[in-house]
Order: sequence, then C-alpha cells, then structure tokens
Amino acid sequence: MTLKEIAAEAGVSPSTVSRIINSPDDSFARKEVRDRVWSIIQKHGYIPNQNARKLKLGQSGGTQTISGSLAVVLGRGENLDDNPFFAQVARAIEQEALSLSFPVSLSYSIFAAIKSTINANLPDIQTDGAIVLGRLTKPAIDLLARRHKTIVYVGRNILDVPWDQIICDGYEATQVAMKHLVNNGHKRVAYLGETENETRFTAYQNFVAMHGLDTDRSLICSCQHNGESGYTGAGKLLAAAHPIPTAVYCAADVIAIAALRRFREARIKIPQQLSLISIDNIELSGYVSPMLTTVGMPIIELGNIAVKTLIDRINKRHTIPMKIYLPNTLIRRESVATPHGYVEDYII
Amino acid sequence: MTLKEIAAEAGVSPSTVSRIINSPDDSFARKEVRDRVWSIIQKHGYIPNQNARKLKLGQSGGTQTISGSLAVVLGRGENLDDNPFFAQVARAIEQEALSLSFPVSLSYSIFAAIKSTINANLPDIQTDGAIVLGRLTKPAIDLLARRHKTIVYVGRNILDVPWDQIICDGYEATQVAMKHLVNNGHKRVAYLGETENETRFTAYQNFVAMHGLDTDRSLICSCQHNGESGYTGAGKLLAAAHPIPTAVYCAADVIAIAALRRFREARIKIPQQLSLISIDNIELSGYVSPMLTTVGMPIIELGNIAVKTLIDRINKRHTIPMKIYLPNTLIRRESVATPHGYVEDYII
DNA sequence: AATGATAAATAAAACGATTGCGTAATGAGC
DNA sequence: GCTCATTACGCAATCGTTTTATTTATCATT
Repeated sequence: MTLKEIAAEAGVSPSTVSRIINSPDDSFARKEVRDRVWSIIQKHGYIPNQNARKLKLGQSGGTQTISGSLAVVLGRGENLDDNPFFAQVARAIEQEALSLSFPVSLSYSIFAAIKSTINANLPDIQTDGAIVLGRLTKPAIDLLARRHKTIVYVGRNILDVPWDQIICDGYEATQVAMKHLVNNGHKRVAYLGETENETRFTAYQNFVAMHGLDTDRSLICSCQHNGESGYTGAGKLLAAAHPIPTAVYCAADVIAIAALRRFREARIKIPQQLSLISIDNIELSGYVSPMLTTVGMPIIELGNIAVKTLIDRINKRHTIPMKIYLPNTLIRRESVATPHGYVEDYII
Repeated sequence: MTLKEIAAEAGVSPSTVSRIINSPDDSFARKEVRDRVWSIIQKHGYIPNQNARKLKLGQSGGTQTISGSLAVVLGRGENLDDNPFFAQVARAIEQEALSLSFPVSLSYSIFAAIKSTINANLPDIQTDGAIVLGRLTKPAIDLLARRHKTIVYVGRNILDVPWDQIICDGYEATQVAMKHLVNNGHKRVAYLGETENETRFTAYQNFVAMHGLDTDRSLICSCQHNGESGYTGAGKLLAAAHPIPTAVYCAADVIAIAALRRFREARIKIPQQLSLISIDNIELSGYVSPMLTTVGMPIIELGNIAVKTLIDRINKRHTIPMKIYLPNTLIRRESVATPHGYVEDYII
C-alpha cells in the first residue's frame, strides 16, 4: 500500500493525502474528504514508508525538527547485560525521548558492527542523531559523528572536540568513594576493576598517591566489569594481597556483588573485616546482603539531559560544543565500616 | 555529500559510482577509475544516504536479502534494566546477527511508543524484520507484524497465528522448578511474581492443583519483576502466609535476589528454613549467597535461532509459520533444600 | 451577476540512491 | 580496415513521499 494508491482509492491527489496525514491538528481538507481518506488508511492498515519520508524530509532540514530516529551506541565492552548500568541509562534516554513525544526510534548498536573502515563495507546505520556511551577513543567517536549527523557523547572528558559532552566517567565518583573510605579510617584499600585505559583506575591511583595510602602492587587486581570476572578477581586479590586490605574499591556494582559472594566463601565478614564500596548504584545493589554502599549518578537526569542536548543541537539552538558535568552522590548503605581498632583522627 | 557530487568530482556518472560501491568483489570499472572514486569518497567521508538506498531497494525485493535493519521490540514491562534476562537475550541476538556479518541495525523499542493506533500518530519505526519479545497480546503483535514486514515472536505460545514463534514462556520452566521443589519434599510452596496474564502463574496454579499441594490464597503474592517490587512482595508474603511455606517459587531471578535480602532481614535461613527457586538464570544469580537454584533457558541459542529464523523467513526459505520449543534446564545451586523433618516418600 | 478574496485540491519537481538497457570504447581475429 | 565480442560507462526511470507554486472551487460583497 502506498500513499498514491490510497489517494487513488479516495479519489484525491497524493498531496492531499500527505497533508491530511501530516497536519498536526486535525485540520486540513473538508471533514468529509478527511474522514474518507482516514477510513481508507485504516481499512488497509496503511503505514507510510519511512524511508521515502525521511529521504524527502532530510532535505528541508531547516526549521524542521528531527525527522525520525535517534541512536544509542555503546562502547566495546559496555554491554547491556554485563552491566545493568548501561541498560538503565539507555532506558532513561528512551523514557525521556518518549515523554517529549519525540519521534524516536531508539537503536542501540554495538561498536564492533561499525568500526570497520568506510570503504571496507559501507555502514548501514544512519540516524539524525546519536547518543554515544562508554569508553571510546576520540577517532572512534569521530567516525560515529560522521555517520550520525550530530552526536552527544556521554562518558569521560575528552578535550578539544566539536561535539557536546556529558561528563560522567567516574573520576569524581571514584574520588567520592575513596574519600568515604578514608573518612572511615581506611588506609589500605584494594582496587578491583578494569585497569586498561580506565578513568576510574586512574582516579584511584591519583587518590592513593595524593593521600598517602598503601600502594602495594598486590592491592591492584584487574578484572572486567561483569559477575564472573569480579568473582575470580576477588579470589585472586585474596590470594595476592598481604596483609589483607581493610577495604576494597570496586569499579562497578556487578563486580562488588560477585566479590561479596567470594569473600563470604572465604569467611570474611563484610563490613566488619573488610569494607566494600563501588560505583553505579544499579537496582540490585540495594537488595543484596549487606546492601552495597555505592556512589551513583543521576541516571534519569542523565537521560533527560542527553536527549535534550541532542535535540537542542539538532535544532541548532546551540552551536558551540557544550560540556555538562553531572553530580555523583554517595549512597551510604551497609558495606562500609570503620576498620577494626581504628581511632578517629583523619578526616578529609 | 551525495553520490551525484562524488560522481561529478570524479568525472563519471552516478551509476558508475553506485556500482563501484556496491560491487561485492572489488571488480567494477577500470582500476584507475575505481581508485579515483574511492579516494574521493574517502576524502569527503562520504556515506550513502540509507534512506534513499532502502527506498530504492525495498522495491526490488526479489532475491535480495535484507536491505538493512532488524528490530528487537520488547513488551510493556519487559525493560532491559528491570530484568537483565531481556538484556541478555537482546545481546545474544545482536551477537548472532553480527556473526553472520548480517547488515544489522539492532533497534530496541518499547512497546508504549508504538501501541498508539495508526491514526493517532503514524509510527516511525520500520524495518525489514523484527524479533518481538515478551508478554504481548495477539493484536499488539499483529500491529507490529504490519509495521515490520516480517516478525518472529519469542515468548508464550499463541495459537493460530501466521508468524514464526519461538516458545520459551516459562510454562515448562515453571514445571521444572516446581517439580524440583516437590522432589525435595515440599508441599507448601508460595508464589511470588506477576499474576495478571502471566504464564508462569498459570503453570504454578496448574501444578499445585495437579499435585495436591497447599493452595491457600495467602501463599500467592503478586509483584512485578524487579528488585523493589520483589523486596516488598517478600515482606507481604511473610506477613500474610500462615503457616509459613517451606519454599517459595519466584517468577524471576531479580525477584528472588531481592526476596533473599528480605528473608535475611527476617532472620529466616535460606535454604534451611525456606527454599527458594526461580527462573531466568541471570548472571548475578550465581553470585549471591546462597547461590540461586534456578531454571534457565539457553539464551545464546535462543538468540541464534531467533535471527536465523527471521532471516530464513525474509529470504523465503520457509513460508509456513514455525513453532520452535526451547528446552529449560535446572541449575542446581544452593537455595533449595529438603524441608525440616522431611522423610523421603514422594518422588515424581 | 460580477468580482475578489479565501479556501481546497492538484501538478510536478524534488530527495538520493539503484538498475535495466543502450551505446561507446576497446581489442582480437581475419 | 572491417566486423564482432566484450567490457566500460552513461541515460533515464524509478522508489514513496513532501512541498511549492498553481489551478480550481466556494462564497460573501457590492
């Protein structure tokens, strides 16, 4: 079924049908004609061809708002299932776009699919704008920016780039977490998480150095941000670190949850013998025992801001690249305590 | 940058450029011309307009394979973040599509966005095929089937429909779980999960009836499939059920994990005083304490089969609607035990 | 009844690609 | 040098919409 066929059956011209469909308030054409057209559309379950539509609309991209689709692309290793955090963000974006009754087709796509060079195979994904999440390199984002006409990047702070950025990479979050640990009297805190090119790790190292905490190499345990890796990582940490740390900083909640399990198996009491803190504040972190102390980002707001910024930019409401910082908040729960024998003397 | 402009700059016709780009093995035109065109494409970072492309290709839909995009749509309430199970499935689909080097733009879209009737606002999402997941009604799926040219539905068994179905709705899974409980000597098992229009609940009820288990209304506690709801649900169950059940069946792992927490607060030992079993086998279920006994579906295979079936159908390798059943497997871990004082006498 | 003014409907030209068909160029064979 | 087969390329129609400019219908006014 095409618009033309509908028109023919209704005995009007294609343009009339098009206008009837697209007039925002139901005001176009005589009511009689309008009703006839709508009923024919209904009868056939006609749906306009979006490709044709976007093709045509793409041209008149003047005052026009977005013509149709918005993508969310995740960095390599940031998988929706490995780490629920990203699923939450994606969801928040989805919600927001919807609430603006914004014509949205949210599409996640993994980076691997499109990192191939242009001439290898010309890529398929193309939208009006994209929200890019995760640990990506500048050239990678550049490539994406070329494909999607405009992007906003959510993640670490990248200097001197022409896109909008929403900074929430965990540097500050790590500081908040570490500070909480130190304020509770910890001086020997281990690291469990990604170490390669990971802001949270850098932040940990800087913090440790700056505050004169213990720096044994054995306190650092590299693992990926998922349950399995966190579990085995926690085991390795236990084996390697002597003396045992009084606290461990996990770069993600999923790691912490799995580590919890591992420590329990080793009969280590959390938080009495070992404190645990992490980052993300995924839902489940509040439903394990002990409940995780973690530092969370305002995910809903993150979603809001990301899509608003994107739409704003597409509509050319702003043209210079913006950098927006989001606050981190400490969620005090049960997994952090004062180390045994600690005397309060050291508050940052 | 359009193809025409590239052509102009290269001093060839648009058709030539098109053919150079699209020839599968790099064999079209003289090498000299070909290289010139490619270098101009590179220079400008030209990317073909996918809308135009699909518009044109949609027509010649003969031997042609898919022209570009595949959607994954989730039922209302099946959110990626509420329940990691769906994120895992989505991921599996993504992986599989990718591994077939299939031109895929995976797009999740929540049902709310498109359930509006056609004439309310004409929808935007349109792909070659969609994989539809979750608890949806037949008319809803019908609507989707109209939008996306072909679909495969993953979920409960729906009778007499023209689409392909992959059945994994948990009826059998529930039976497996309940049977395990009964085999361990439980006769009084509570239900925690969705009750409205939910196959798992029906299965629970049928099983209870068929095996003469306790049927107090107080054993049934309705809650949604997320952590918060599971936590409060577990609390309500504790308050309502007298005497306390010896086991509880949770309709999803996330519920069970949250319930675990709630029971611990009530100083109920799992599994010594109360057994817990659930469905999904999300990653984290293996990393809480006690580790959850759960019944899982073969998620990876589910992804494989879903995309293969879809592609197959798009390419008209099969035309009758297929129904594929996926096996459920019991993952025995730590949350189920024999009730106190039980004497083995009753094995199904 | 004739005239404007306004509203309703249409014709036709895009949008940016693909592709069947046709023609020009190339080279081989005699 | 002429023909024929082959290869390389261009023409132009087309996909299903939207939209500008134009024509046609409607209706109140004088």
